[in-house]
Amino acid sequence: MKEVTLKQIAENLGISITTVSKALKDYKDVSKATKAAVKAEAKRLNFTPNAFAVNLRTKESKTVGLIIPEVVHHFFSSVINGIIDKAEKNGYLVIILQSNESYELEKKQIDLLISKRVDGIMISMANTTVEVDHLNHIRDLNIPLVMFDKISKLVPCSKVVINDRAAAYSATKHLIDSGCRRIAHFRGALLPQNSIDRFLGYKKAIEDHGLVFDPELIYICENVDYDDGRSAAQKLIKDGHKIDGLFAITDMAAAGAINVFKEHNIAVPQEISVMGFSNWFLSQAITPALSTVDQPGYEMGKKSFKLLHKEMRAKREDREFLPVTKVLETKIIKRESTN
Amino acid sequence: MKEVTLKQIAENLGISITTVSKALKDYKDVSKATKAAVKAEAKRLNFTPNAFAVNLRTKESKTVGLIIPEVVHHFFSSVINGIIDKAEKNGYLVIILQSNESYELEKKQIDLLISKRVDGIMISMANTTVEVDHLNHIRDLNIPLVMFDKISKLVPCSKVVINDRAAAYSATKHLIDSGCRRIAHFRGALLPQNSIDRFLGYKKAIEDHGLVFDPELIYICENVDYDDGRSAAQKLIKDGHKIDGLFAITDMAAAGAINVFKEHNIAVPQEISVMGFSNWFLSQAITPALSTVDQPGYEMGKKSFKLLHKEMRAKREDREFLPVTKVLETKIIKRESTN
DNA sequence: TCCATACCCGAAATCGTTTTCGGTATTCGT
DNA sequence: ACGAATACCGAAAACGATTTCGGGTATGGA
Repeated sequence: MKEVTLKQIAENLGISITTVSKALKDYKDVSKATKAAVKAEAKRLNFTPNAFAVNLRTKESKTVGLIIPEVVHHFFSSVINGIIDKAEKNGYLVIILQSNESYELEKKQIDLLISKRVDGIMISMANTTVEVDHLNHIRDLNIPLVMFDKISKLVPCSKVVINDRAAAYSATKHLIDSGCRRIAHFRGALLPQNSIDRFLGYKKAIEDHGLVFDPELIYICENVDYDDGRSAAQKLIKDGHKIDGLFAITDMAAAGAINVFKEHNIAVPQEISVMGFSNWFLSQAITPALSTVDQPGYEMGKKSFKLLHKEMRAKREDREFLPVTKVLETKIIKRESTN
Repeated sequence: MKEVTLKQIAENLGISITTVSKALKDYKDVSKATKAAVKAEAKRLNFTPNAFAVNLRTKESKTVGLIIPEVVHHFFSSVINGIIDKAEKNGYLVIILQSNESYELEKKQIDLLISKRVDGIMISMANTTVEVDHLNHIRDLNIPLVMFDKISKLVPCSKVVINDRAAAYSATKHLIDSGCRRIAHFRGALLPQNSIDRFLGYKKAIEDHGLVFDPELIYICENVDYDDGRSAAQKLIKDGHKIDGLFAITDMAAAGAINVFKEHNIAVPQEISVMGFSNWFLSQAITPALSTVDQPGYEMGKKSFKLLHKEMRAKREDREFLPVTKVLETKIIKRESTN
């Protein structure tokens, strides 16, 4: 059960290690005959080059790192999917790490990836991350870096995002266009940029269309999940606000709200129209099916790796690379929860 | 922007590479003074050992591979979560690859992981995989292997599963206990073992409780998703079968069926009770909330890595390791779709 | 004074591959 | 038949860390 190495093959064939190596890589200074013999023997012994040795020499690991807040999340798992697909096609492996929305862990994970000498890193920031020194450190080490979804303007690197503000604007506009005049918003926590942006998009749409922005109609869903949606909706009803539209920051929160409305015999969309955000598969399964904003996770993953790949290639060939920011299109998916 | 190596530190301090290496690893034949100096310098220069060089010597990569059919799947992403958490705590990194339910790809991915010299492999088989030579090959190379969820009895390795048959039995029994007498089953494709097992569990429960098994009440949901659930339910209604219970192979299929029932003004659970399987977050968000079987993905992930870790340790210490099979508990979650 | 015993340190081999650089042997042109 | 071009091969030096095996110095005891 010995490892099979170049040396092994060389001895079997009575030639040098050098020649074996070159034969396998189709160097032109090896005769056809030797090449054939080497390749045959390599196949026979089931030779696979020792990746460590190769990496040690070439300084390339053909491995990239990915850090996301959490894996169990429809959006992020779509992103992962896109990244893995694209990476694999280009001969790269993906190491996935979670930050669990923790700044400290995020730092640790980055160090881990660096110590593993990954060829590049893709990251979506944790909500609690405010400092970005650890990210700039990646750049300092000249390691290609791409940020997606949750990014920071303070890090000069390639980015792939959606325009949260514009998307939220469209979503709100869709509610207004369908006749809503008093629209509540369930927003996320105060810090995360996308939470802020979606709120701002909502606000701007309200103001642009001659409606009044009422801070009382803004409720915070800390974890943007189903239960948060329920609580917010209950509070909204208890507060006695009469609304005819709701824009929730996620589909889960929207689903929670809809269920509370049902419990109070409030018809959706007849009395209240509801918009979600993300287009998780959940949104088509609930009743009424949820109108929402499609957030292209798979595309984002693909695009992120593409940019990273470009940068890694540039680095290898010692070319200059200028970071680019790619804004992906979102689109309104109209289902039954809006008119 | 030079890489900082042991050599670098050695030169700066005017000592040998050997001593630096030993100082960093707290060998006892290095004086306290030198150790301190070395560590200080290492920290100052931000030294991280070159993983490739280390691996090349030690033959350990501290990396494990994970192959699953698809990432975008609530169950599998839970498993991933469990694995990553546990792996990280033990200093291991996880490389995730998808088989996309394809046998060919699965083989390719395994070769990839082997060539990367991962310390161990965890896998949930693709539906289309029938041959298991590629899996036994892993064993032949003496690489620790753990199979979970979708396993093969033909591979002698550790396994983590749930008892699909028993779980399906309980689910069906739950329907029977709540008064159902004519229960349909939406099953998965014919090949996958879990599809077979759940069907058998359903059948046995029917027969054990004095009901008659009617093959006409079995419908196949090839992709076990929402749309499949809808189609099957539509066909069921068109076929004119009068049923009072339905056990669907997944929550998604159950959700699809429920929506079709709603469209036909069939009350759930008053006229038809519905059981799903898996307890995805979807199941609490639909109306009526779905009764289902909780499938402990996170636990399965944790347990899988645990077993792998045990086997890797045994290998390192050259101890014997006997494969074990761990069957995880499932439990019935009663919500509103059953009485 | 001499030897034994700690106590520190370093030279060198090793892991498996890549790549440079030079050395034969063969072929070709004239 | 002779010099030059061509084809083919291999020795050896990397890459960066780990580890074995000794060797040197100081200290202690006799």
